[in-house]
Amino acid sequence: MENELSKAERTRRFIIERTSSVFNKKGYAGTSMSDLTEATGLTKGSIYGNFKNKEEVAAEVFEYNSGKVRKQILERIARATSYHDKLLVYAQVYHSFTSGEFIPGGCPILNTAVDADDTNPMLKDKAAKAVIRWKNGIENLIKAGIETGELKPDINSTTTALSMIALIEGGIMIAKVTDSPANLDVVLGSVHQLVDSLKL
Amino acid sequence: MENELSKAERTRRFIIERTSSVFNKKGYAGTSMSDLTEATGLTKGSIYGNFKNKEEVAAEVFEYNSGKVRKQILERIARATSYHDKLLVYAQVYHSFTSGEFIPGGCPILNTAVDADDTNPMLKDKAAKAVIRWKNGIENLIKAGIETGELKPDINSTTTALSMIALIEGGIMIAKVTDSPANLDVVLGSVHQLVDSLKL
DNA sequence: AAAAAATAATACCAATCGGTATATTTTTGT
DNA sequence: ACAAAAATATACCGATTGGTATTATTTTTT
Repeated sequence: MENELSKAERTRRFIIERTSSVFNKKGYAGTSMSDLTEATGLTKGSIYGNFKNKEEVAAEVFEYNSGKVRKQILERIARATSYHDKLLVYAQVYHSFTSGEFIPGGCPILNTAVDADDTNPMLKDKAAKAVIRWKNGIENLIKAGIETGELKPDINSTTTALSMIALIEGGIMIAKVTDSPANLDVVLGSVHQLVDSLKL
Repeated sequence: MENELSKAERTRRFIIERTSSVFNKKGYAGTSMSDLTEATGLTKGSIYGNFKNKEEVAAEVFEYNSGKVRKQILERIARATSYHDKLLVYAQVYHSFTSGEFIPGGCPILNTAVDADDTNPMLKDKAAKAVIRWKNGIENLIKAGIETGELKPDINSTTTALSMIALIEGGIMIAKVTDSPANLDVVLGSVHQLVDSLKL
């Protein structure tokens, strides 16, 4: 076979892609194996031939979904020139979240964190690591911006990072539950304002 | 019987109280009827004698949990003298949320919103109404504070209300998933700062 | 205290749950 | 092209799911 990926690896990715929105919408407990067979058109035997169990699919689906968001953010940050604009990327990327076009079901970090924090330690850990990585990413941008003299030197990077994340995730929750994307825009406006206030 | 409550009504409340933490921790799909019989010590027949189905229990449990938070907040707001202090109540009440002592499983609004927004329209609607009521409450406090001349007249009450809620809910999510109450404190510090900035 | 009414327990239902052993088909290296 | 290996489908497993009809037990009313 001329293909670089083995059949198994291709099916694995196929299963992850096809079930990514199901898990993100219904959560771990709410997603059944028959949901997975329906979404993929494959049989249970085939899925269990490629994954140890439902939990392993959910784990890889989380990595897939959160990775998708992460890549989008990193790309846009790389393109932005100033640190101010790099920090603004977060407000921009999450703007498209309520429509459900980018990631159906909303932010995978929020969904997995709330879904798993009292029930599934493995998924909880993955969500926690994603939050911490996100926090570190923002902190590093702020610190770099301070060093270049672009941002105010007395900024508390941890407070700013956590507040930005909280605003975004809380805003997504509000907008989704009230069916009002405008509510997210309002909150993202606050993120914008917060980032602006960091400028020297 | 000298009791003001009928037996049925007392059992209903008993079931709601005993299962309130289960639903808040495991979510609607993740909570089974056997979870309810275990938590109450009652049999399935008894629970179905008092409730139409699992959904009705979940609905009343949400009202019970969110009502508990709401009462606590309203009480403290009533005791606070200035509008500034009234607005600060939100940051104070949610301070105790990560420990899980007040409401086991965290904020019922956040949990239900994320759990139900793609799966259960009835619970989603209840969560949405709770968010909107909360938003209106903050907006009214701000407007009243502006009228008395205590707060800045040019405040956007909607933006402020939504940002406060987003910060709090996002902060709870972060703190719970990272097992770090300190992370919530940091975000609630931002809420405090936001409220302070409203003062004339 | 007895009768009527309401409540709770028992026993059951079909359907679905996550998961597996085995048979069949498809891919792969030669 | 072919045999070995890998991947998928079929058929099944016991356990559990939400829910109900019926029986037994309490409450409540008279």
